[in-house]
Amino acid sequence: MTAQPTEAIHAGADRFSRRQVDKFAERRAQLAASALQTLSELGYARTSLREIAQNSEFSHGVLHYYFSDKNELIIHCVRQYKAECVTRYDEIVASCTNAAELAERFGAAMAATLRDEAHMHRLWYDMRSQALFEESFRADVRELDHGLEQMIWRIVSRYAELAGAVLAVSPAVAYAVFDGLFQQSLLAHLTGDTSSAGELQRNVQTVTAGLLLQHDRAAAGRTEADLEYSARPMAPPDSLERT
Amino acid sequence: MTAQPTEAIHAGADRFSRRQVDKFAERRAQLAASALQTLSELGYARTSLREIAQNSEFSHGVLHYYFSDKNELIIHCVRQYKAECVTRYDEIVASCTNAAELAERFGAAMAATLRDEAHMHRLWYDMRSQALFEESFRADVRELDHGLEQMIWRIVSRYAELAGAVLAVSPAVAYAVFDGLFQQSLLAHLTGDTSSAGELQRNVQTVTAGLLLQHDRAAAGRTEADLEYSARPMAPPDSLERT
DNA sequence: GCAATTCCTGGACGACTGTCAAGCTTTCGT
DNA sequence: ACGAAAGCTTGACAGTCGTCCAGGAATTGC
Repeated sequence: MTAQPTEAIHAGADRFSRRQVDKFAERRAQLAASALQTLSELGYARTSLREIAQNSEFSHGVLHYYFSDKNELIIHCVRQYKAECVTRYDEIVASCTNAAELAERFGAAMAATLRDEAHMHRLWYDMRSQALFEESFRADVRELDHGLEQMIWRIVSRYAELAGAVLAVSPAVAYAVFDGLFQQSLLAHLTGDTSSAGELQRNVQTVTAGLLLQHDRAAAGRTEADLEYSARPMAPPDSLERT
Repeated sequence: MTAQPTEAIHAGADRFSRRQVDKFAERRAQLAASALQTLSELGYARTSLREIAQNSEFSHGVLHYYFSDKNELIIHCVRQYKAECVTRYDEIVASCTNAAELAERFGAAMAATLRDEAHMHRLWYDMRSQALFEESFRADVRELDHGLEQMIWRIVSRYAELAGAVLAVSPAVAYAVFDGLFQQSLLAHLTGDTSSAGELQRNVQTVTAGLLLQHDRAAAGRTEADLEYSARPMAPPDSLERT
């Protein structure tokens, strides 16, 4: 019996622990993948460590060998998944040459995500709700949310640039709006509404265009406090590293 | 020992069961209030029936006397709470006389809700996430969502009417947008961001104005498929009855 | 090929869960 | 006031949970 490997390896930076770290991280990723599968199927409240282990090729005891407790496992899982998500739309941003094309491909990509990854995204929303209660989740969830916000901002600011216009909303608002749209569509989609993805695509296009600042915006709701948000260039998708 | 009261009373419409029904429903509401308190504090995943009972003046056994199981209790709770929510903004709609005032009071009311009822609303988002997994929650959650959508639509359609303009989005999109805004602000607020409520108020005002159809909307994103949504009168807040 | 280390299994633990039923107390109709 | 019904408490039940641990299996360094 030795000290907890989790501690042991993180502690010593021995010259020959390099390979061990690799193997260790590899198996962690493997177990996290199994956990993601289970979590996306059952949700946070109904997922047990034994269930996760049964969806892997290991026994339940091993989970405490690679993760200190259940929370660490789950946080690692969501982080692992969202690390892919935040770059999903960057290819579109890079390759589009006019605003209309960008809006259309953006909408199409969100609709495709809704169709293909509904289960994973419901897990994300589940985790974010948990963060509203569980203090220990908040920091990570907010960090991931911020990554998604930046992703959305790369899209809409590029859109404004291509349209030769200025955005009327902040990055936070832009993200909140598309997130709300997606979430509603997700619930409808999982309820069996097959037209949900199509509607999402159309709505994303419409709303994207609506984010641009209009010169003659209805005088009714205008105040001088309204800001214009320049389409400042934003760093590429690197900013989701472990803190 | 008799048959389950739940069944017995619902079944027979006896002439002298009237008072009993009243008392029965009254205690159900009382227990549901205790349950709401606990749920909003701990969240769905961590709330047990014993914990709920401890937050009431009864013992845990009584819960199965008034509710057939845990799910029925929880659904009853959320329904009871949201029944109040869907009328929260109607006074504003009724009393405002110009668009700018309506937008401002709408934003202020949402900010007040964020400050005063953050815990209850995080429960609502928790339940909605559960509905993404638990089939038995979906029907009720979608019904409540629909009630909220109508509430939002009453506001924005009245806003458009007062502004003498036409709305550019469907009821579903309008709701999704404000819901997304609120949810982001809620997470920030619970993290300790004290400026969150103020920002929400400002953002709600801005976005509300942005929902109106602009005549010169940027040509880039426009397709002939875009619709105009008339500010049709909508029924007052009665439509949340038990199905 | 041996010993040491790492990896993994499977069982055991105490705590907690939803559910239920036996029986006590209170309320109510007559 | 008395008996029946309703309302409520208490304890028990069969599971499940996260966690931990003793020890077998596999791998590694030499």
